[in-house]
Amino acid sequence: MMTIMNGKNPVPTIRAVAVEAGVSVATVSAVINQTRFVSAETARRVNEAIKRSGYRPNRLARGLSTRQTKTIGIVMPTILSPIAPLLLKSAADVLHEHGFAVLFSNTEMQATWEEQAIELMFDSQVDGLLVVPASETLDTLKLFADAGKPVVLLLHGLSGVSGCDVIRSGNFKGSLDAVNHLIGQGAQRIAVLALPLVSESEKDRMDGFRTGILAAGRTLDPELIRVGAPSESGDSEQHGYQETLKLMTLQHPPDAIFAMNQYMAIGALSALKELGQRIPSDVALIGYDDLIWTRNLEPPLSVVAQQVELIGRMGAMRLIGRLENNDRYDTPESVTVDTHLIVRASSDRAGTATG
Amino acid sequence: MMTIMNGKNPVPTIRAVAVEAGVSVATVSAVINQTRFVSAETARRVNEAIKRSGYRPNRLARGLSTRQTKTIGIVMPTILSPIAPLLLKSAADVLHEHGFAVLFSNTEMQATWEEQAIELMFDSQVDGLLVVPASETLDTLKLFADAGKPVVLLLHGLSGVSGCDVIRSGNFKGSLDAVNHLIGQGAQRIAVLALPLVSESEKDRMDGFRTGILAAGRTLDPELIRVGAPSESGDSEQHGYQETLKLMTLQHPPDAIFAMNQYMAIGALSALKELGQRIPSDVALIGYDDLIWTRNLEPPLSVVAQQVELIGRMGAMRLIGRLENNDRYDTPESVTVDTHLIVRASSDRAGTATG
DNA sequence: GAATGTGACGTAACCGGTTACGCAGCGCTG
DNA sequence: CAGCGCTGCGTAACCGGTTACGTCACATTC
Repeated sequence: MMTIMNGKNPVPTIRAVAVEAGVSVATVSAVINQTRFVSAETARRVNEAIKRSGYRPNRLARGLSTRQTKTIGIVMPTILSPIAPLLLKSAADVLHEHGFAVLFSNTEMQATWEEQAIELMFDSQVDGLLVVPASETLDTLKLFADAGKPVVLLLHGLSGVSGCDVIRSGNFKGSLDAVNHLIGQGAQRIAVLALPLVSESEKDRMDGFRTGILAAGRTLDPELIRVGAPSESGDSEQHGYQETLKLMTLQHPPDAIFAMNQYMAIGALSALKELGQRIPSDVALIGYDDLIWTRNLEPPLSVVAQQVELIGRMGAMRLIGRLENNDRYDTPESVTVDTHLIVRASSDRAGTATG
Repeated sequence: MMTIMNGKNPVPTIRAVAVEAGVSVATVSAVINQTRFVSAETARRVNEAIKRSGYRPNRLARGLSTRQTKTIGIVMPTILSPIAPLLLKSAADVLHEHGFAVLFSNTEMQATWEEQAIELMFDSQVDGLLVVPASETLDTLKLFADAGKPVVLLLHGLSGVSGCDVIRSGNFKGSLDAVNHLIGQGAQRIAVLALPLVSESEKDRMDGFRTGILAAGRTLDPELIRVGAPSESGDSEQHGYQETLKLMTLQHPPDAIFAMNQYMAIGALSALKELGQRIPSDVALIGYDDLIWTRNLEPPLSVVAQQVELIGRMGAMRLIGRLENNDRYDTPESVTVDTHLIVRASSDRAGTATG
């Protein structure tokens, strides 16, 4: 049974340990960090003193004097997005393996908050930063640039900001693949439930869609392009539902729908079922991001799957690379991680998908 | 266009600002922290110097001398659980509002990792700790107890550890409500897809189930109690599926199934459909935790919903209360947050649920 | 045996803040 | 006008580590 002691005997410092072991602080520091040779006997005494006193080095003090904290900051617009937890986990795992602590900030899509979070990270002297940008630009990143500290952007880049690595998701090709697949399934009129074009990701998805349509020698019908609510608004599903209802009452309704996020896909699904449309024979449906439950829908949903885990790991690795190799003066690198098209029953008119 | 400067002119310190403004460091510190009176004119000069130099106080240095970092640690067994992101978000939001930074650690259910994470938080001098325990006990929390730093446990307590506040989830009553509801719907043989009894939560859920059955004057049929895989194993859904298949081939199969996590509920759903069972008329089904997509299943799933967001907020508030009121010597408090039973079509034989 | 080298460790400055204490100048009182 | 208190601010110690530099004892060399 453990009870609160009110900190009777204060936390031991390195000086206390030095006294205990009858050596100097330099020696204690040396045995802890293996930073210079210490005789076996002395080392033994020091280690014993450490054990006895329960001494634990203060990371603040260490960080202050070494100017590195072994801490990196992760800034995300919202942890409630379906892919955010995996992104956070995969990055955090890699960082943990390499001995880094994680300062986390969930900025709830607020631009000022996002800037504040980055300032907070800077003030906390993090060694580097992992950011999933929500705003179009982030002036505060200049703090890191000036300090020569590495920043890696995840999922998409940021206009007006160079000097950061970017691990992008292949949204352009993802959308393109989706369109081509639908065309391959015989779709004649493909509608899209798009997202407001705030970040590079949404623009890329839209560009991919356009390119796919035009490359097939078709024209873009404005009626078939519907802009919904962002995933984080909570209205996304409702929008998908409403827009789908409208789409299906057009004079020439679509025979395929590409939803650029999962919530809108669900909304569309509800609407189509309610209208008695058969999926995929009347209307084929494809969504974005492969979540656990997409294959449990009726019918299982085809999706464009981002390799979220890989992106998280790569971002963390890149950051650690910059830190450890000190190659922070290189030109920044940009990587694009491909998406995968996962075909399930919702878009598979041949009925060959394995689900 | 921003480029890396390699930190040419070093980050300004408080001393540099003091020189700039022609005052002492004490005065600069005073105007920043409003800690003593400074004449308007002097304050103006200081603020100008701060602005000009782009000075930002170093949180490490501040933390070192004040012994508080305005940082709190959050330790979770896995951010990939369906309720973890909301728990993290709600706690982090409250902390952010009160000016705290968040050190985050995802321990992947590993006991040693969990202890390490807590040590890391301690070494980082966090002011307090928010923990969702995975292990049965956590010796490392003694570090915080000895230092007089508050710790709040989330979702469930920890055996052998007193001195921490606990914000519990009302799992006992949650299960009890579920059972009573199923009985009220006329269920005669209620099966349970249970979880390994590792933490208090699972034990409470199981106890609630037992109590409900016995209170109705029935007996517990061991055949109807199936222990599945933990949510985090990734096999949970598969287990739910398999165990449901087995359940339905019993001589006396159940007419209701209570799944103690959402994944098993989905597995059960798949199995029941595959067997051509009608839900809820042949078999009623109820799950745990109200996720976004539970109502998009066929049929929409009844669930026991934990008030995850409330638990997160309360935990953070409690921690901040301890910190700000300095009432850390109180006896620890334990709160239990009720669950809500959400009845949807999967268990509603009267067909009155609103979905 | 003096000079030089080397192995093992100690001293004290430093990182960048906060703050206890001190001090000068002024107005006021008796 | 000596003495007192108050106002506004500076000096330097301190938080707990790291590390450049110094020192001492002993071995080696010629």
